[in-house]
Amino acid sequence: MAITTKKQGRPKSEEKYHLILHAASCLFLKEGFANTSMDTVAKASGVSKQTVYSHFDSKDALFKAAITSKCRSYQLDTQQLVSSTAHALSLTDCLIKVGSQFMRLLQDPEAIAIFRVIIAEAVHSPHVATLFYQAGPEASLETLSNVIEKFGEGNLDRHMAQQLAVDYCALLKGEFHTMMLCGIQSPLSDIEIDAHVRRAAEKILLLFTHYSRR
Amino acid sequence: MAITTKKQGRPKSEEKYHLILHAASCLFLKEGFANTSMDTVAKASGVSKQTVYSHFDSKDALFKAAITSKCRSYQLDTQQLVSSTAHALSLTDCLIKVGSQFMRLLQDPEAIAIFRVIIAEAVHSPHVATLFYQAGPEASLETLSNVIEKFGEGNLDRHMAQQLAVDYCALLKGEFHTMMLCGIQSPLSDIEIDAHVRRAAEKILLLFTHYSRR
DNA sequence: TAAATACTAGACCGTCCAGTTTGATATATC
DNA sequence: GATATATCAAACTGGACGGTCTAGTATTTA
Repeated sequence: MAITTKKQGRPKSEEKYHLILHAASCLFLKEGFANTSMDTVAKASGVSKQTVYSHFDSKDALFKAAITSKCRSYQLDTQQLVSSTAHALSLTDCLIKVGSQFMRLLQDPEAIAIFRVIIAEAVHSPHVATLFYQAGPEASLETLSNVIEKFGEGNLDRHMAQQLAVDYCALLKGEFHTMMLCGIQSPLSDIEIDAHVRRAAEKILLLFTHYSRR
Repeated sequence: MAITTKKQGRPKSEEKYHLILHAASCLFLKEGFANTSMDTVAKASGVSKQTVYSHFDSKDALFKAAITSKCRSYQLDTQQLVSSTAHALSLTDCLIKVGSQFMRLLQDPEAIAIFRVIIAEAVHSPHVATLFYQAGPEASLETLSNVIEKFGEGNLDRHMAQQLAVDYCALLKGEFHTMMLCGIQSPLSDIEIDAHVRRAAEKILLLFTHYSRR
């Protein structure tokens, strides 16, 4: 049996696979899991229902695949941003830059939608929730804490840097995130974001200097 | 027509009303809106389905009533606690006391369940979400900011006190709340809570002194 | 007692939906 | 060309569920 045993018969269309996945992602995010039917997914992807089932075993499997792919698409942003900006900036400027990006992510309707769906299905699909958290929030925190540690120049241990990263994110979130999830808060303008980020950065700097001297 | 016109015929049983409401609350919180059927509610409250419909017009109406009543039951805690403790305590002790209470609320499985349901249905029932937010988070923040303002003794304006209250809650939440909602974090022990609260209080005090002098 | 309403138990209706089946057509390998 | 698989369209199955209806019983006021 050779290594490259091509399966006999007509191969599954990769294009259709992605069409289905994309349509499913959009629908799950817009309507939630329960309010999205397999018939709708089929129709939205321009494919027969049977084809959907030939690519994905069940509605559950499709949901997992859809959310997983969405998570992957969010992972990149922070990393490339941070590594490309951390060259010649002061800590303040760096915090402000990362903070603005973070706030914009928090306000992004799609990110909010993912959060909603994940939380709604967290009990039913703990694996998906874990996956989402690691690909999203955890990854962002990781890169942010690396930046902070670097600026600490040895006076700030790894643990303390992580703590400050969490604190910074927490201050940025404030009540906004909860309110957004509850559908109470409308997105902030760029000016409001900027003001908010500056205040938060100022506070973190205060903590930073306090905990790094000694 | 007299003011007290007793309606003719057998009156609706208040007891059954509450039985239904209680059963519905439990089911909605445990299973979510979509996974709770009216038949199940009827069975769980030991009442016929028709009786459920005689007390509540629709599943939606029942949901709203159930969540609303749950909200009311959460509103009291913080207020009485704060007003009874704020007498002879230092700001630090006061923050620690309120913070501990707050953390315990954040970890409470039922509170998490309410949050989950609210967020899941936020798009579909914005009114319920608003109601929940006002009765829950907003009310807590209000009392906390009153306490902080009092300790500021004039050197801290109302707005700044509110800001600090939000910041304190944010620091306490950190990543815990999100992780709990995602079902990733198991509740902290009392010792861990205490340590966490002390760290957060320390940071807020730092901010408090910095922003209140001048 | 009579009229009015609540309540029960269960049947019933219409709808929605996950997943299957069927039969025909298309596309790949051998 | 033969075989195997994908795809389509549409019908179908089985079950869940929101909500209504019925017919009989219980409880209240007038």
